Amino acid sequence: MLPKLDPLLHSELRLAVMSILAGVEDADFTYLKKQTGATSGNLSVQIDKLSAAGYITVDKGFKGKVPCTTCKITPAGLDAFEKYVNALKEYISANK
Amino acid sequence: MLPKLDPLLHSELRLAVMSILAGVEDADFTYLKKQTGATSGNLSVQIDKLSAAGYITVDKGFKGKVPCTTCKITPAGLDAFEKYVNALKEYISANK
DNA sequence: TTTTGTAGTTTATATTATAAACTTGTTTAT
DNA sequence: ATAAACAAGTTTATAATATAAACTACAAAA
Repeated sequence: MLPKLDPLLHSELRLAVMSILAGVEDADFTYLKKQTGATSGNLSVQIDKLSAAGYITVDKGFKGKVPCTTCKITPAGLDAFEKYVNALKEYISANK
Repeated sequence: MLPKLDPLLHSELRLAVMSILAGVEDADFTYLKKQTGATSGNLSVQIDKLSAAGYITVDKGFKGKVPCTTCKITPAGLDAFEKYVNALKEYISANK
């Protein structure tokens, strides 16, 4: 039977965020917003969820005087991402 | 920027159904239920949506005296599925 | 002929995603 | 100095979605 997909990752925006973070050392809120095209509100909520799950760490600091939120994928997050990708592959390659 | 994912296909159960239908000539409700492990109600609703979108055809007939609902992917459905798979690949291979 | 089982549908509820409105502080123009 | 516009988010409200529970209709078995 097809594997269950991690519901935390099976979300367009959260997956996009994780996909980006999987490829870089870290990324700040503004960068993620530009790359994903998401609204601030949506991005803020989804980052919270990924953070609460321990998939990313969120570091609130300042770049000069301007607040700057930096996100970084955790080992657990990378692991979950890889598992999700493998599960997904079973879905999209199930056709004969 | 990452492509938009077809929201109709970005659903675990609908994707599972499409994935199965992409590999067979057709499949009946019961078969899909067993393969996906979904409840009847959920499956019924999701099949309706895929059908309303023109991604599958639903044929209500009888196998002997027992009602039997047969689903079949349409060319449009197959096309959408392939587009979705390609879009998804951009997400899951975006890491360096 | 009551009970159990099959094949679904409809309706209600819980969860999730998204957008709109708000907060806090900063820079720019007056 | 002060108002206006802007940046970086957060909170709250609403819309969409998924899921489960309850129901219908019929068939087969006891």
